[in-house]
Amino acid sequence: MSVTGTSHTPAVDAYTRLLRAHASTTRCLSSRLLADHGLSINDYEALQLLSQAEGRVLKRVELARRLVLSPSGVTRLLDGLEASGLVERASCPTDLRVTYARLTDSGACALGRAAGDHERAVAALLERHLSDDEIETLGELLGKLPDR
Amino acid sequence: MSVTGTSHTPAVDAYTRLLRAHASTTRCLSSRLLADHGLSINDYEALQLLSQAEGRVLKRVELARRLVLSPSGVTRLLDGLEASGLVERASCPTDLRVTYARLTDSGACALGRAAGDHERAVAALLERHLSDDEIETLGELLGKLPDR
DNA sequence: CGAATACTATTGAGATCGCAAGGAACTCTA
DNA sequence: TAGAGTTCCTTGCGATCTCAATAGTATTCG
Repeated sequence: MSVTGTSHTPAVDAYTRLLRAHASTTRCLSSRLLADHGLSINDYEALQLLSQAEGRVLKRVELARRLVLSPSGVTRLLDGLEASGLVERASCPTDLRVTYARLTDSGACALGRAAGDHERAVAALLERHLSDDEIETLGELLGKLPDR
Repeated sequence: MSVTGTSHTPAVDAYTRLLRAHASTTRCLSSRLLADHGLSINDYEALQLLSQAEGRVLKRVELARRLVLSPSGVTRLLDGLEASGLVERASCPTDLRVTYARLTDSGACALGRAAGDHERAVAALLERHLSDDEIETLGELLGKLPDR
């Protein structure tokens, strides 16, 4: 083992860079989204997933799976969104265990207001460092990693 | 905008996948590292950075920069590592503001014990989903994103 | 020199998350 | 149909992180 310099395997190196890239991009984007629209990254992602779902409704379990969040994480995330009136609960007639999260009109408006700014910020950040082709490739590779 | 299906730009899509990939890989690797060696991911990364530094010493500010962590985050991270005896403080003779974090022998041993398991886990996880070439490419692309 | 500015580090407060535990509801099977 | 096992959701707890404020030290420059 050399005194200085990285003696990493490609996989370890890639993972370390994933950690750094996540931390730096999220710090940058999160602060803007929160300051300008009062939404955390996960708030935004949840609203986004709901807005694309059939009937703007999703089971809480499904939301947890897609956000890679624990059950308690979803409960607390939705607590906040419900308190803000952006999401409402709905019960399932055929299975009393499940609760749905439904995007309200107010939530759809909030998402609409935030989406433009946020998507521009994301694109600007990535495009400052990567070419269009590289962004495409990055997305494909990251998409192959486990979702749950 | 279609009722269903993703209508994302490549950049937004890549960023969303970065969020998911980070969440799922970190959840998996973090629980193992913590259970087997009592270290969080950031604990491990900090020890790793120190072990590769000249004299196994790094300014706290430098550690914050490399870990993409806030100043207070570094203070509390090192609080824990100091309490465990894995890292010790050292003062700077030429600048009384700065404090160094130095890896102790005990810290080097702890890192040595954890490194094999953790690196194998990282490699196994990535290799389950990506080819060697893809891992290489992923590392290169992520490395181009901002470090701070 | 001395005031203004910048840098380093810590602390308190608040937000977020996971794990473990527990209750309620569903499914399977004998 | 009764019990066992599973699934869904919530809550208490602890860990971790950021932001804002604070204090001490360095540096810059008129």
